[in-house]
Amino acid sequence: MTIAELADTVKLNKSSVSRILNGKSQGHSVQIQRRVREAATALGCRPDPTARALATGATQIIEIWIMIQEYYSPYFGYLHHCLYRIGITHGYRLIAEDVSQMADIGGGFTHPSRWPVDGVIICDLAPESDLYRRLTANLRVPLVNLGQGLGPQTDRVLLDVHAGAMEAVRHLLAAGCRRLALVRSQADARDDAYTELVRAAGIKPEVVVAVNHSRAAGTRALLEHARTYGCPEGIFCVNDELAIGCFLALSELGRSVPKDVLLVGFDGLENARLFPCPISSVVVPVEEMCRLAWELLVRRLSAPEAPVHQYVMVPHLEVRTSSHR
Amino acid sequence: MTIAELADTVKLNKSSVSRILNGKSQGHSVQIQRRVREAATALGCRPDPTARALATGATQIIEIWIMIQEYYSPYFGYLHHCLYRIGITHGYRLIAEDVSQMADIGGGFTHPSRWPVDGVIICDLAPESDLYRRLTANLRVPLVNLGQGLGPQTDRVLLDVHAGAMEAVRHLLAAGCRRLALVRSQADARDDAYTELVRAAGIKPEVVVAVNHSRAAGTRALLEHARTYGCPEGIFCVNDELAIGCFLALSELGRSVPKDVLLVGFDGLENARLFPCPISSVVVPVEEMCRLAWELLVRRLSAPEAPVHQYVMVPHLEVRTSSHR
DNA sequence: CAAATCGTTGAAACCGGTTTCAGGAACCGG
DNA sequence: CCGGTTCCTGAAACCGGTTTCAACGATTTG
Repeated sequence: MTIAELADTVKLNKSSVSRILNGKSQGHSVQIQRRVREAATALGCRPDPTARALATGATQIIEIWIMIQEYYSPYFGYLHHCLYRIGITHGYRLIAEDVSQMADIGGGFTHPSRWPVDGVIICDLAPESDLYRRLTANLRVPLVNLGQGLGPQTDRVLLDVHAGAMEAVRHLLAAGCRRLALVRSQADARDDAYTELVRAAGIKPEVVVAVNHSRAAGTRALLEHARTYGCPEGIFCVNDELAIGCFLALSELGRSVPKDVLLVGFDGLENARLFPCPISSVVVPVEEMCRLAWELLVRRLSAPEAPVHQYVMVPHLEVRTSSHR
Repeated sequence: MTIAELADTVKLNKSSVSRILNGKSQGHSVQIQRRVREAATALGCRPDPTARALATGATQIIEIWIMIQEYYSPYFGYLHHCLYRIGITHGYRLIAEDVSQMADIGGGFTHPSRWPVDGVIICDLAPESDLYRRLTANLRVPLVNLGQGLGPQTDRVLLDVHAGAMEAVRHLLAAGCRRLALVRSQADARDDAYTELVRAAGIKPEVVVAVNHSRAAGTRALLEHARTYGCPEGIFCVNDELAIGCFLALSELGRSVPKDVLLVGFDGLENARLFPCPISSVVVPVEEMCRLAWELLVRRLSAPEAPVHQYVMVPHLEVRTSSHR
């Protein structure tokens, strides 16, 4: 049932009905307004979102941009879900676009937003990367950066991974680790925190590089590292999956956690907490970050010229069995 | 740049340009057609999808319906990604809707497709469930069932989990297991396969029920089961995460895989294959299933009255270390 | 009581495409 | 050579909303 048909049955004009349903009516009596609303629900009249989109220029759809590597990770699943739930409360739907694909569709560079969307939430894509620049170059809609990484002045919910890493490494040092490794794939601010603290403690940095952030990559990388250099006494992983992977590698190596080796992860997801040996983790307030990201985006959509806003979230270490002596 | 503006610059009518760009032109010379296309790319003219959606009634968006429990699972991440990639090649975008939410938004029953979409792919939602019936009751767009479960006659890519389970259980029996447990959350056709074969072998069925399909649930369920009944010699889990959870539980219990206990999972994802002790798994051809689901949907969209089509996919056991003696 | 002001409502334009329809040109047959 | 058919093109209607604008009625003021 269209708005025009509804207007016929309530003996009003199409435009009046539109105004009433959108709460923009100035002059209709409360009784009439109620009558229209009731007729609308009774007759199942739901204004066509497509037509509205054409008229208003807003699709009520936003995109989240994500790299394929993260696609299957529990962290991204949780993030996606949080953003989805909160988006609904704001009246938006979510489309997840894999921005690692952009380069190879149809031979040339294809932009994810060849479709009309109202805004973009960019998830954990380094703003200083070339890909980021290309993707955001001709973007005509508001964007919010969610995650870590510095870069251009945009609305942003920044995760202070440096602070989280400091806390984790300090904890391991305080527990008496004399050899302390960092496990990561790409370098970020956590490297700096780790290196700084470890050097200050008179310990030589050991960086274990995994091919990606998956559990299997963690296992493989640590096994290989241990074969050459022997096994560290403390291990800080930049996410929980890597940490679990390291735990498995340590089992292979016959090392016990936490007796022989202390282990700390990053993200604070269920997977780590519910592991048979609960794994200490720097807990990221994912849900609150998503809430803030949506707030920023919605505010920007209603006030395009408002000053840029940034939130900084500090994750905190939660000590569990894997690093408790 | 709109189609009308492009029409002005090439001295043609708006409708002619529309026809040419859509390949529906009958009478224009090849030169003219090429000139229009070249002008379109040169001027960056991309017809507004919103306007097209209003005119044609097709949004080029389809939904996938998924239950929240599966949202963070590697299986769903992979499924989502496959569907996304293939969808792009057909010119569609994907919106993932969590259908477990439907009941509690706004107090009453809310339908996921209050937004206009062209079709739905329903992922692993039991067609005989009440939720399924409610969700599909007034659906006005084509749907494709992807996964297991019998039900109404719809286009469907059916996974024959029964056959997969038979293969797995036969394998464990042939290896000489005298006690053989099934680990699952909700019952499905795999129960029947398991029970049938185990009974035929003169073994008493042992069903271990986990609260969901997660790894942690698998660990907890098996530990609890073992405490009461002791540890089985063979374990068949209905997905890989549960299997990995069981592996961890067995480590806790001091049982070695595959020396003391044989372990088989289901799904065939990387997680199982790349586990330190590679876990045997019934491999599901996810990518091909996604391809077929899209084919069915696209065909149905172009021929709404075509006869219903069903594909049956049979997964096959891949024996790895965890069940190899 | 008439004129000016204010405010509400409905008619119409608009968003940007697609598709119908009718008119004109080309082509065919008588 | 003329009438009828076919084919192609552009004008206009349409999809279903939102928003502008002008007219009309009510209210207030001189």
